[in-house]
Amino acid sequence: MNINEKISSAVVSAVKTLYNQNITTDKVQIQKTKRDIEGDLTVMIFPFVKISKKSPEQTCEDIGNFLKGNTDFIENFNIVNVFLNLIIKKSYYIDLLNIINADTDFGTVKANENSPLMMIEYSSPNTNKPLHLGHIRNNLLGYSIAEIQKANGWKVLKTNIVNDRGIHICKSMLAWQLFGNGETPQSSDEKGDHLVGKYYVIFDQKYKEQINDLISKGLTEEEAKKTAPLILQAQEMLVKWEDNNKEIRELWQKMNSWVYEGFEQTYKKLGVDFDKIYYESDTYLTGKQEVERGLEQEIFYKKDDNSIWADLTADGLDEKLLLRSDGTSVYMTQDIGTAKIRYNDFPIKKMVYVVGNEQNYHFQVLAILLDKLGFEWGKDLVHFSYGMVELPEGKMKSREGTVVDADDLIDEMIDTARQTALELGKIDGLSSTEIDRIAQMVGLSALKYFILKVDPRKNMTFNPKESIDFNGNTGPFIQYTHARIKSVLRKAKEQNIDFQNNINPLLEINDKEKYLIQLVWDFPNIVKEAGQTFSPALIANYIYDLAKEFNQFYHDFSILNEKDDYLKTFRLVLSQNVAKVIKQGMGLLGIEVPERM
RNA sequence: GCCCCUGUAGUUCAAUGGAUAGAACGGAAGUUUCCUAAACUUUAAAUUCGAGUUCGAUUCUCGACAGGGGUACCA
Repeated sequence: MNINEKISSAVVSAVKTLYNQNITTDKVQIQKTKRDIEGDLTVMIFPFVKISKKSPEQTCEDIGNFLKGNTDFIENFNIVNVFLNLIIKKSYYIDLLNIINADTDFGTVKANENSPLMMIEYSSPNTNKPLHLGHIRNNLLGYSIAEIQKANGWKVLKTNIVNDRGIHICKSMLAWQLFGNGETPQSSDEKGDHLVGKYYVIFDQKYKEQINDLISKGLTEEEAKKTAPLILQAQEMLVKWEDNNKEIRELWQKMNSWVYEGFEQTYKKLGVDFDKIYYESDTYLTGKQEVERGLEQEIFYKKDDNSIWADLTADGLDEKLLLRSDGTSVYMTQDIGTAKIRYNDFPIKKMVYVVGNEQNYHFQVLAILLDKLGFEWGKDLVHFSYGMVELPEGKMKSREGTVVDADDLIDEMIDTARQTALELGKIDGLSSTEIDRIAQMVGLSALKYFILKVDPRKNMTFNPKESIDFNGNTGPFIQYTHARIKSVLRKAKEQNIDFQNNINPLLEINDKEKYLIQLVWDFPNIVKEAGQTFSPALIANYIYDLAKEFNQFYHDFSILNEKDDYLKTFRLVLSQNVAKVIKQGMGLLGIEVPERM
């Protein structure tokens, strides 16, 4: 039982004894006392004023006295503005530190075979272009959420649905066929996904030329868009693809394999992975079958041109296309199929889709459609929706060439980290492989932390320069703090200081130390809350607070020169536990922390 | 047009309905050269506006205003 729970139940019995009323512990609101007010934890008294039928001040006094008299961990209390500030006995903190110190997996719950299964879908790329900054946010969030849920005792299955078919792929294929001269990743020395992406852009350019040409011949823009030869050819190619045309399928497989090789490299660099990969080309037929079943059962309907639709006006939404008039399937079709297949494959308790907020409507519709089709889990799907990433220069626009490529960005971050380290002269004497390793860790942590520290739901601005700063709320700053602590611990070991023993409970501790212990002690609650709210940001900001506090603490005390052996031991154990929590917390964000840097 | 989301210091981000709205970067002033780095201390600076609910509202409700997204036989 932690200190909050102890206080809560003590308040419950206080209310019972003093006012003869039964309340539950969740009625007791406890928070950390503000730093400039004396006390450690604060109990809100307002909720009890109605029960006590006394003045707020008197109620505070009553409950405070009861707590002090009937528990063994309250030293004293004071009252400010109807807030009951409790002062916890110092020995209690020492006990806490000993408990934390003994627990190597502090803060996490391990899953067992009976734990429920959560499937988390993230990344979900299209195979017609390389990954960009927006995908990076998706991948980082997906991976981090998976780690957080694991730490909360879920069995987690990370999955990726690869959108490997559709009109967009045909555009790249067609452009390559028409304008490509047989170019391959080998012959052009270009990463496969970039090469295929290049032809997607070429398609778009040529298509626009054709549109302008037709407009100049007197067609409206809308007509031109529909009748340009290139788009007609692409549509034809998609029909052939769905008809299993051999030549088209072979080209498709060839180009997709290039892309997969490229993606694999990017994922590896980012440090994300998957337990099970689904391909849209394997699931869209199931989706089509479901749509046809829906049509037979008159859940959906057919228009004159043979296209199939769902009427959602009764749910306050629009009509939604499910199959095109030429019989080919759309995004929604495959998502229905994929969902069904997944629930057949695994005993899923919770299905989470990490997909950008521009898809909010899509997932709202998906849940309704699955529900209408009779899947009882349809309405349980969770769309973890996140905001877009912008740059200091403004929005990313593919047309204007301001899209930030994922590979370029990662390389740039690592380069900057290397250069910064060189300038500071801190990696003198390290081998080049060590330098590479550290540059990679620091560069990636800058990127990852900067993105994950922001509330996922909000749009954000990514500033590469600011992210890699070694001060402030950044990944490198936290890594630096960790490395510094490790350095002190190494030196302690060199001096043969044994700091693993239990700390003397009679030791006096000061406010800064107390505050640090409180912060460390909070870690399990933070992990739990982050799991409930799917918020890596919560963990990120917490670790930063801890690192910042620790740096100030570090500045005030010369730990290794401490004369008092008890105090030295205590401070080393405290440092060690701060490092432990930083490492675990950063692990939940998918960020490595170096032993030295 | 209709639907959804977001509005917090100069900037980037915080704040289970709680106390004087916190940090960081940048700005200003000062101290310092320290076990891992220009660090530390002090300081100026914000809840878009208007109602409502509440003992108490950045937070909940309604209405303006602003920004973003969706509303495609694109994914």
